[in-house]
This record gives sequence, structure tokens and C-alpha cells, in this order.
Amino acid sequence: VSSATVSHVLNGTRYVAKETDARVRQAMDELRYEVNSVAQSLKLNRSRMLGLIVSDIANPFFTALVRGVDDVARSRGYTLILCNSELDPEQELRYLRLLRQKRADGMVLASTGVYHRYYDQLIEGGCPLVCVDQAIAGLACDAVLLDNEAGAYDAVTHLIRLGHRRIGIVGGAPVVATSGERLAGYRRALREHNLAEDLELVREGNSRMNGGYDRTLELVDLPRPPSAIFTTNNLTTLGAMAALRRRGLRVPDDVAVVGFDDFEWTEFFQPRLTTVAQPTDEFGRSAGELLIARIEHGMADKPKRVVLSPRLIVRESCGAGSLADSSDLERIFAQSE
Amino acid sequence: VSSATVSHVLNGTRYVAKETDARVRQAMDELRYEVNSVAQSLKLNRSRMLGLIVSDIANPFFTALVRGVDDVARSRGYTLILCNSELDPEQELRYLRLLRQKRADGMVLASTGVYHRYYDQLIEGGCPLVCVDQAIAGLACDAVLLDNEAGAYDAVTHLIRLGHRRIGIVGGAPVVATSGERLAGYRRALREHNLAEDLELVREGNSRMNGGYDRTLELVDLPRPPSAIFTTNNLTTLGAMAALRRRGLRVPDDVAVVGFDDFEWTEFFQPRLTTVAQPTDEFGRSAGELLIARIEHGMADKPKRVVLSPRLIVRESCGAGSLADSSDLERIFAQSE
DNA sequence: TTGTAGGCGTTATCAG
DNA sequence: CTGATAACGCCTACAA
Repeated sequence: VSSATVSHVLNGTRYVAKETDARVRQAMDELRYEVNSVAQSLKLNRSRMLGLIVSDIANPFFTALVRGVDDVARSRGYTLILCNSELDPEQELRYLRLLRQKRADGMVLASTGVYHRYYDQLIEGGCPLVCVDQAIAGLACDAVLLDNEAGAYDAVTHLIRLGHRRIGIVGGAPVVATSGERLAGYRRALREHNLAEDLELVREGNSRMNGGYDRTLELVDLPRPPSAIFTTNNLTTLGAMAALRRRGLRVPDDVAVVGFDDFEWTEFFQPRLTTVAQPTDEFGRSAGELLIARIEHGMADKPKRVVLSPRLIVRESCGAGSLADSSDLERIFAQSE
Repeated sequence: VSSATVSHVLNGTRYVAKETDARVRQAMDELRYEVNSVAQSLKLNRSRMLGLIVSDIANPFFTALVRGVDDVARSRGYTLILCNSELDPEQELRYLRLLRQKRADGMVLASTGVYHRYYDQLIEGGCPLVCVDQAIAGLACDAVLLDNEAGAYDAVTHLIRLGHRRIGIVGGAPVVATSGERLAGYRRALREHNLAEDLELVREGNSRMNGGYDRTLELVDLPRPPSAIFTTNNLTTLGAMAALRRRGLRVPDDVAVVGFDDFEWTEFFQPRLTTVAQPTDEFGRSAGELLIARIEHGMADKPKRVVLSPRLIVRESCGAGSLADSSDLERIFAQSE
């Protein structure tokens, strides 16, 4: 029996006599044969592997993203190679090269946002690439984004409606595009409600806990501290909470807090955070689908851009008063299993 | 210039005239050449890819594990393929097959714990395999484990010292080996302190939030409810917290809680949980190192077993009274950046 | 209904 | 100092 026949048995790609088929399968069983995907990839020039580059696998935002991409990848017969750039553009670049060398069929990139000409080379080289969370300036590729400006606007408007007039903002890393968009939303909310922007209330962090911590300390130590703080990403929010605790300030009694990015588990602890929630699963799923569409239907048509909408989830941390507790618990458990 | 020369330029594996070397490199630049790892893998019979199978990428325990494995993998020149079994043995099996077909050089397996003969085939087939979190009964492979019994013993002993006499336990899925070990630790603690075990205080969950929720409701709705609850994994703990909130019970005033598995962010919210913390990063790192050692030095010597020690972190949720707040904040930020 | 042979992009051996 | 060639395991067009 020839290797051709084996291949056809394996893939059901042409008729094989029942008897031969049986013999081949039996041999496979006895020899514990496993097809060699590496050879397949070489021959067929596709690996059925997708690269996914995130900047922090421990961050729940990216965790949910991974899950979303993984879901659709798996269901379409692809496998994920997960890469952790640690918010380092160099690292990100190394991973892009690596994925290209390993002949990943495409990649999802939650970029650090720093442009590099290698991105263009990828696109020119016909490598399917989908950006999530933030686009890369001047790069013509598919992207799944959030309407960050609107999310921030909603958050700050909510605080204003609650009566706050001095609202501080602790931003993420300035280099990250989303930080700027969220700051813009903050500014528009103030403007549209006729509040003057006080520059000493605007602080730029680094999208990490320690940035949120330090900048928040600065805010609350001001001669005229803000009565509310808007933190523009999840680690920053955690840092801010730590800073407030450090100063003995209670939330929301002493300072109201609204964060960007939701935490699932925040439901169970006090204060429950009011947040601008991103549809993280959908993020991942959209990115996965866009990518696979590119891979399977070519790079011909022009780049697509999906913009998702955030949703303000009001809980106690902004001082809105307690919600009916049990309402959303049921929802959570409906999801969790 | 022949392909052989190119290969040697690429790998620095034999002397190439300066002039030739330069020409080759220039051509590579112009042609945007990227070496094809797939072909390398086929030829060299190794892929420099490691498989990592976890049961829930969204669970912080596994997140930290991934990070640990990834750290050592990267530093040794390997790339991770991350697989999510969703706590489903079938899924896990499919992934093992897939990884084998993709010719992963080895795999780290955070197994669901259900034995399958394919595991043995892997070992016999000489596939480097390291189990983490739980070993698979009767399987002779490297493993990185936790002393679960001791951790549970410490947790329950702590509660007893605080004066609790009716201590409930909400376990994980019974099929998971660690659940049993933690239950054993609970029992020994009671025994050694001359407390009779009350079977109605012992509940088996499913290692998920909803299990923790349901079983905790059962406990607190008892005619003689426990004054303290020990929850034996992190999602179970979250479910328990939700149940307590649902019943309007305060922690630790009405019920003391000690959980297994730490959450980093729990520092910032109330109640701060007392937990049995696992050295998760070390888990991943050990597993990665064990695996790479196997890959590079062969399967000859007998299986190694690394047993790590858990550490009880006392915070308010068990009613020990508030600790000095700021002490560990500094520590956390030292880590976070 | 099955077999033969060429080639995917590398590396390694052996010859120049 | 460099090149020709075989081989890794698979798929597929063509032949039988």
C-alpha cells in the first residue's frame, strides 16, 4: 500500500476500497501513527495557526480577548499561538517576526501602538493582520475598536449628573491611543456641561498599577482635591483604589470613582465599582472572525473597521447608592455555567 | 550562491567569505526574506514549540501559570501554544493529539485529572510531558504539585485558633484530585483539634462559581449554620461571597471566610480575603524548566516530582482584625513594576 | 482501485 | 571557501 493511499484514507479525498481502508486504519492504530502537521504545513503552505499578541496576559481585559479569539479559532479549526509583549514594542516586533517565520496564517495584534515599518512589510507581504483595541496610525488593516471617546463621555457625564464639579482623571500611558481618546471624552463631557477644565486635575499614568497609585496620590493631596476620579483603564483603577485606601479615604463617601474596563469579580467585593465596560468577548470574537475571513477569502477588499460600543455599569463606587443586589447575580451565574 | 551557503550565513554554521556574506544579507533584505521555521522543523524534527493545556484561561490561577511557563519558554527560545480545555477531558484529549500532530517538542498539562490511555501512549512515544497542579493517577511523568493537604490544614487550623467550632467547607469538583487533598487537610485539622466532623457542613462543589454559590447557600440556610467557611478554590470562593451577599451576611462579622488560591486584586476591596496562596509563578516556571530539561536531556532518568508549599495569607475576611494596611501595598507595587 | 514521482524549504554530507 | 544533492513527511497530478 502506497503513501498516496494512506493520504487519501486520512483525508477522505478519493475512493479507497473498503478492505484497503480497513487495513490502513488498522496499521495506523498499531503503529500509533499521527499525521505530521509540520509536513502538511510545508506542502500546503498554511499552518492553521493564528498568532495572538497581547501586552499582558494577566490583565483580565486581554484574558477575555484571548478567550474570544480562541473560541472562534477553535471552531474554525485553527490553533492559537499566544504571545505576551509585556507592553514592549521591541518584544512585539520580535513576536511578529517569529509568527511570520513559523508561518502563522494570520495574526491578531493588540498592539502597544508604536508604529514600525515592519507592520507595512507584513501588509505588503500579504499577511492577514487584525488590530484590536487600538489601530496603528496610518496602517491599512482590519481593526476592532471601541468607541472610547463616547465611553469616557458617558462616565464623566454620569459623575456630573451626580453633582460632582471637580472631577479628576488618571489616564493610561500617553503613547497608547485609547488613553487620548478617553481623555477627549472627559474633556467633551466637561465642556458640554459648562465646567472649566482644571489642568491640575488631569494626570497621565502608565496603564499600570503603580501609575494609577502615584497619580491618584497626587490628586488627593492637592489643596483642592477632586470629589470624583475617573480612571481610564483597569490596572490604573486598581492602583487608584490602593492609593485611596492608603490615604484612608472611603469610596464613595469621600471620593467617587468610575473606572474604565470592567472586572467580573468586582461584583463580590466592596466598593463595587462603576465602570465603563467593554464587550471583551465580542472583541475577541470579531477579531477572530475578521482574521479568518481574510485568510480564507483573501486580502482583496479594503480594510474593515468594527467599532464596538462600551456600556456604563453603575454600581456603588460613584455614590449612586446601592442597587438591588440580587438582580445581576443571576445574570452572572447564567454566564458562568 | 547556493542554498547551502544561505543556510550557513543564516546560522553562522561554517565560514563564509565576507563578501559573499554581505551579498547574501543584502539579498535577504531586499527580498524581505524570512526563514521558514516549518521547513526547519520538518528537517530537524523539532519545532521549538511547547504546548500548554489549561482548563480555564480566564482563571487567575492559570493566568499566572501561563506567565510562568511563558517566561522560561521564551528565555530558552521556545514558543507557547496555549490550549483551553474548559475543564472537559474530551477537549483536553483533542488538544493533546493536536499538539502531537503539530510536533510540539513537549507539553505542560494542567489536567482535568481524568485518566486516559492516550497519556501512556504519549509517554511511551517519548513525548516530554509535565503535569502541573495535579498528577494523573498511575502516570509516570514529571509533575509540579502543591502540598494541598498542608495548605488546607493550615487554613482550618487558623479558623479554629480564632475560636470557630462549626466550620463549613465548600469543595471543588470531586473528580479533581486537589479537591480531595484539601478536604483531607480540613479533616485532619478538625481531628487534631478534637472537633467532631459534622457531615452536613461538608459540601462538594464543581470548581466553578455556581457550585460555590449553591453549596454556600445550603450551608448558611442550615438550622445550625457554620460560623466560618473554607472554600477550596478561587472560583468557588467568589461564588461563596456572592451567596453570602445574597443572604445579607457580612464577612467576617456574620461568617468568616478563608479561601484557597489568592487573588492579587483582593487587596484593594473589602473584605480582603484570607487565602491559602499558591506560588503560581513558580509553578509555571518549575514546569517549564522541568519540561525543557526533558526535551534537551532526554527521557532517561526517572520522573521528577516537585512539591511546592502554599502560604496562608491572613487578611480581614476571617475576622482576625485589620492588618496594618500600607505594609503590603509597597510590596505589591514593587512587583507590579 | 491504486501506485509513482516531484516538490514544498530546510539542513547535512560529501565533493570540489 | 562553496556547491550539488539527498532527505525530512506530506499532497497531488498523472499514469496504470
